[in-house]
Amino acid sequence: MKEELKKILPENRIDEFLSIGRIKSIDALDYFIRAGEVPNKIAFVGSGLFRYVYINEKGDEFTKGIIVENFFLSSYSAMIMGKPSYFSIEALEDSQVLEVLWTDLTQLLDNDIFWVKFLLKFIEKGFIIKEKRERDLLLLDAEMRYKNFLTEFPGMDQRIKQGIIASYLGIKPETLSRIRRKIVF
Amino acid sequence: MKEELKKILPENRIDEFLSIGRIKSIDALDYFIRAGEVPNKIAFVGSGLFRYVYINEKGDEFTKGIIVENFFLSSYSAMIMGKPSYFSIEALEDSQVLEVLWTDLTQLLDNDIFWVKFLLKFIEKGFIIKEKRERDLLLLDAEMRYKNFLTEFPGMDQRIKQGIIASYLGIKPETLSRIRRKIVF
DNA sequence: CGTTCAGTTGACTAAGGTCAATTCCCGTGG
DNA sequence: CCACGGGAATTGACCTTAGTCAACTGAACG
Repeated sequence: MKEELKKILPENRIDEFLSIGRIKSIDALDYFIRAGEVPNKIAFVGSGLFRYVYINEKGDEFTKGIIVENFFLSSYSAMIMGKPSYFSIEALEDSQVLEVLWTDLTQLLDNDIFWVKFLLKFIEKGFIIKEKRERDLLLLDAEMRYKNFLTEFPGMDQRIKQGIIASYLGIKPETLSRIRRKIVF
Repeated sequence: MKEELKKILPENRIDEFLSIGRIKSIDALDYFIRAGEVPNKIAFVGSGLFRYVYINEKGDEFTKGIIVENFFLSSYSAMIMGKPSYFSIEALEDSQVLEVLWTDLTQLLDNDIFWVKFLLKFIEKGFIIKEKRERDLLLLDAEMRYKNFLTEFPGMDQRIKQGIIASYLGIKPETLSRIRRKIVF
């Protein structure tokens, strides 16, 4: 895990971060956070693949985010507001994460401006991703969103089932299938 | 402006914030930020009303956000990345803002954990709003989004033209008109 | 009174959804 | 090595929602 953390932290901060975390394995199809529960932890993904997923009353799934290696997992807004999460976080592959309790992380935040800035950077990144996604959903049609997805997540169309990609694009699997056929020819 | 700032800052921090800002008037239909320019400032809205607006190649407008009194205006992600803004920030009413240059704000951030936490809170709030909006766009149809809008921005359907509300909902004015007729009867 | 611009309405179109029937792919057991 | 079982993907026929375009209404203002 130390190697992966080097990608997001300076050397002299890694042990501090490791000391408040625990390394966990999460099997494919297991959940890190379940919708309806109040989240109290985040995790750094060392290896594997996750998705954020809403399920509405009718049972339809909507994949709202895809998280790959070296990114953080969290239902952040629910966690800081102390409210139940709207979505679940599901492993799409067998994964290794460094899990950190929110109470332990806030301890670091109280004392040290470094960690506040560190957190700020990640929330900014999340904000930027959300902004891009909002723009895509408002401005682009399904076909453009799919092409966008392919360039933004290269290779992921091999790692992720089409039904899940479709739900990420906000369309039905049948529609994605038709779009793919159209693009190929 | 001091009165308004009391809503977001403790007494003993207000003068510090005022000292790096300038009070400005912005007339209705004028811009605070223009799409294509690299933003170098944010503003706190003392009075008035603004919108964030994309315009695509075809000239269609998409209102991506509505900002009311006591909130901040910024094209934040473009500003921190030093890139051109995708969207403009347009006054919908004659407004008063406290404008703050990003370079001046970052000075505060370097020295004082209070201001980093203060900024973090605002980015968190922006993140939460974006997350809600993404959920709405993915999960809800146009009619539900409109009802949602009415409860989320009470009274705003009087202050904002229908065409702009439609573009915020991601639909055409004609469609909004039909939805309204349907809801009334 | 006319002009202007937002909003409404109607007729038609297009994008994407729905449902049901295959087909494809891949792992498992014989 | 082959057969088959099951989930994923594809395809077709039809439906629903929202978009498009054009005509019309209505209020606001000089």
